[in-house]
Amino acid sequence: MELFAEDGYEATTVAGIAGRAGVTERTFFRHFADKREVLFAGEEQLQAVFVNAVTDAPADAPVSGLLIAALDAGGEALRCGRGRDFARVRNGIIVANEQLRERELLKLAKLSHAVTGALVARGVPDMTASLAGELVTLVFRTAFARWIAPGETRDLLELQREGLAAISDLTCAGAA
Amino acid sequence: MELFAEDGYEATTVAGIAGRAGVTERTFFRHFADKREVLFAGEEQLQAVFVNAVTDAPADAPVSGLLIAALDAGGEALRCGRGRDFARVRNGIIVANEQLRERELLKLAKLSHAVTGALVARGVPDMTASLAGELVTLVFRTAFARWIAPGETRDLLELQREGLAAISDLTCAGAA
DNA sequence: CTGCTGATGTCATGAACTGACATCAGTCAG
DNA sequence: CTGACTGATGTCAGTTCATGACATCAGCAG
Repeated sequence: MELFAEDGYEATTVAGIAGRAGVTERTFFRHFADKREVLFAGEEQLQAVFVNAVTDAPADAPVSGLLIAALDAGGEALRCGRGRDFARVRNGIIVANEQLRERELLKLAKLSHAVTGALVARGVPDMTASLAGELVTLVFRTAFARWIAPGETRDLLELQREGLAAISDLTCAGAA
Repeated sequence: MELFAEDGYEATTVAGIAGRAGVTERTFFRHFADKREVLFAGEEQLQAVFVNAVTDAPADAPVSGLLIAALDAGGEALRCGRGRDFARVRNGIIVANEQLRERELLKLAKLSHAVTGALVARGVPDMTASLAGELVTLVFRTAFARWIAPGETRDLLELQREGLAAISDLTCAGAA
């Protein structure tokens, strides 16, 4: 992150990263699948938080309740993680580069897919589960973007609730 | 697409593609930003269809109406495009490779962003526009996936409407 | 001490890109 | 017609990313 912040993502070479870490390039590629992955390693843990929230919810919870449970757990995990400022720096690096944005989108798609899987495992019908899985990451992503906006001080969970409510308004109005 | 279908994406080299096309590798890279892009060139047109539908909608249309207008236009464009079978082949290649899935996600994110921009230009508030933009691609993507599923014969527009209704159910139930 | 295991280094190689410059066909003003 | 200009392509050299094969070395179990 130091090097990326200094010179930008493209300008820093893998050899440079490895050198700064005191290892060889070859060793770098044994720890990270590719150059981008160095910024995304460990995202499986966040995914597990979302999935567990769905899996561990009360047996009689409606789908909408599972959706909220997942969001609450995920939001909570992030809040207790490396903090908002770290997220801001990391995000600044990512949004400055399309390759990194691509990777982030893939990670989010996997998150969505994992949540969908957890819902299906609970017996939620396929299409409903799929849409709910997508909604979870949609709300999370949108709230996260606002959470790290400069000057924003509100809580991530609060922003998530607000986003969910807005979607509700949007689609219910359309249905009516 | 011939080469990708034959040998798989990773196994086919840019030199191979260029050779088959009767040009040099260097020429390939003058037409396509990178190896992946060869499968995604021309997506800006589809994006324009969505955006125009929003821009050209009646001045008094509610946001939910714009959302539907965009989806109808986009779905229509795809139906009249290269056809369902072409989409199936292309999709088979894409889903078989993570790098290609990444690129597809980026394209969809850009679509979403463009729709959001068109909504903002109409005076829709930022957050609403953003969520609506996301919803458009969410519904489109989900419906598209079912559209190209083996054995599926229903119309893309019909599948989109069904998806939108399902989201409505999901979030309105949560609000109630 | 011996042999195994895991992490790392070394080397060679291929494939993906990029910049600088050359070439060549069209075309358009004079 | 000629010569300058333009745009598309080719040539070539070089960088970076990524991977396979093999060597090395520390630590630990028997």
